[in-house]
This record gives sequence, C-alpha cells and structure tokens, in this order.
Amino acid sequence: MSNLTPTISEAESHVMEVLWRRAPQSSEDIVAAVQQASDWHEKTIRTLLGRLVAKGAVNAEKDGRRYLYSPALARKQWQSQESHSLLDRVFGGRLSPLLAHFSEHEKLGAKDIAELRKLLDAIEKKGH
Amino acid sequence: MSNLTPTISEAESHVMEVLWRRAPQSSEDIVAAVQQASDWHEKTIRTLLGRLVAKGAVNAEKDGRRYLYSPALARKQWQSQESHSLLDRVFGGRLSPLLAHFSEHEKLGAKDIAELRKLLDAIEKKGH
DNA sequence: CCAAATGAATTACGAGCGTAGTCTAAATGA
DNA sequence: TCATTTAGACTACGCTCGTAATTCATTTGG
Repeated sequence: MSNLTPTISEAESHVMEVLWRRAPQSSEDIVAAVQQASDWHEKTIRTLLGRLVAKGAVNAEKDGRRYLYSPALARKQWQSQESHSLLDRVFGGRLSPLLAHFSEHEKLGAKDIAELRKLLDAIEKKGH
Repeated sequence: MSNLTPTISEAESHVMEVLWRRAPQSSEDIVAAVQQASDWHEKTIRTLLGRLVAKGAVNAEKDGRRYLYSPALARKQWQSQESHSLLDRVFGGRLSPLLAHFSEHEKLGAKDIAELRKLLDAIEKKGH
C-alpha cells in the first residue's frame, strides 16, 4: 500500500495486457502469452512481471511452489490515468483540441463518425 | 538531421511550451517564462533547453554573444505523435474506445458536446 | 539419493530523465 | 586593466526502463 496508482511502462503494459485478458495466470503462461505478440526473452518478461508486482500493479498469490498473478490495477483505471495525462500534458486539459486534432490528423471513417455521434447522444441523454 | 521526430520528455515539454507561445527567445527569457509556471532552478531549465537543442527539437541561432532559440518541432506535430502513441499504446489504435472512455470518466459539459457535434459535422462535410 | 530442471530473486548495465553544480570563455563595469 | 558577471558547455548523480544473465532454493526425474 504505497502507490495509489502505479505507473506502468510501455514494456510493462504488454504484460498487463495479457493479465487483463485472463487472470490469474502462472508466470509460464504469461511468458507464453506475451511471446505470442513479441520476441522478448523469457527473462525479460519475468523481470517486467517482477517489477509490476514490486510496484503493486500486479498481485502474486502463492500457489504451491509458484505464484499465480493477477492485475491489481484495472485496465479502465489505467486507461483513465493515461488519457488524463495526455489531456493535461499535451492539450492543456481540454478535450476539444484533442478531438479537433484527431479530426484533422487521424483518418476517421464514416463508421467512426457514426459511432461518435451515438456516443454523444448517449452522453447527452444520460446527463439530463 | 538525425531524428525525424525527437521525443520530448515531460519536463522538456514545458520549455517547448514557452517557445511555442513565442519565438525566438533568449535563454534568459525562456528561463523567466518557464519560472512563471514552475519553481525550477535556472540551471535545470538551461539543461532542458540544451537537451532539446541536442535532440533537434529546438534550433539555436547565434545572436552576438548568445543564442536565440526557436522550436524545430511544431506543436501540432508533437500533439500528433503523443496522441497517436496514446491511441496505440492504451486503446489498441481505435478511437471509439478512447472517446467512450472520456464519455464515461471525464466530465463533458453541454458546451463540449455541442462543440464535438460541430466538429463531427465539419469532418463529415469535408470527407464528402 | 542425487543431478538436472525450474521458478523466483538478485544483479547488471547502458540510455534517458529530473535536477542541478562546476568550469570556461567572453563581456562589462569600476 | 582587472575583477566580476554571465551564457553556455561539461559533469554529476540517483532513478526508471529496456533488456537480460546469474544465483539460489526447490522440486522432480531417474
């Protein structure tokens, strides 16, 4: 109980990703799953896992002679942190510039636009 | 001519910020401007500035016995990089989850929503 | 029962970052 | 002219990260 919201590095986030998809898992499973998508050395993955446990982003429950690992930080919480951080760091905390940016520089398909409209409708309805 | 898009650290971004607002500026001006918003030591700010020059994010033009500094990386370009990076790292490259996230977890005022709608209209019109 | 395998803990090591301090060369004020 | 100021260059130092290798304690196969 030290850090309210541990920070996850790029590399570490790939380990979290497999734990968010399924948990708990043994380190062996985690290594295998991470290696599906990367060519990292087993040692590297175990190091990352250890660091995640050390910083409280992952829980390790002893299971016999080994551990089973589960995320201690929810994916949504992490997404929240990261989004907020981008918003503050890069866009002065305002959402519209972010959106404007995406509208100018990212390719938004008709599908995306429709989806965003639905989202806005839903938000408005909820908010009132 | 080394790095296409230099990466800017958190601390460095505050220096960029003052250069994006006005350029060129002397280091003295930059130090003063950054200190308006922070309590960083002058040496710290000069170090950050030097690193930005070293990594090609800032240009230094000699002006007599000193330099005048200007951004070599455009703010929009940086915002683009950072946004894209968040999108890929955290939301699997898809915009809707990002938006959905904001709609759930950030406070969107009616004003924001209206603005976003207008943006979507504009995008759609432009796209066709 | 003992050697090999395995999972975890510890250690490594260079790059970047946050946060300065020191050194140097040039300009300037007395 | 000479000491002082100042801007920039170079050095420092502990921390995190990416990327592992080494050591240690068990377990397990033969």
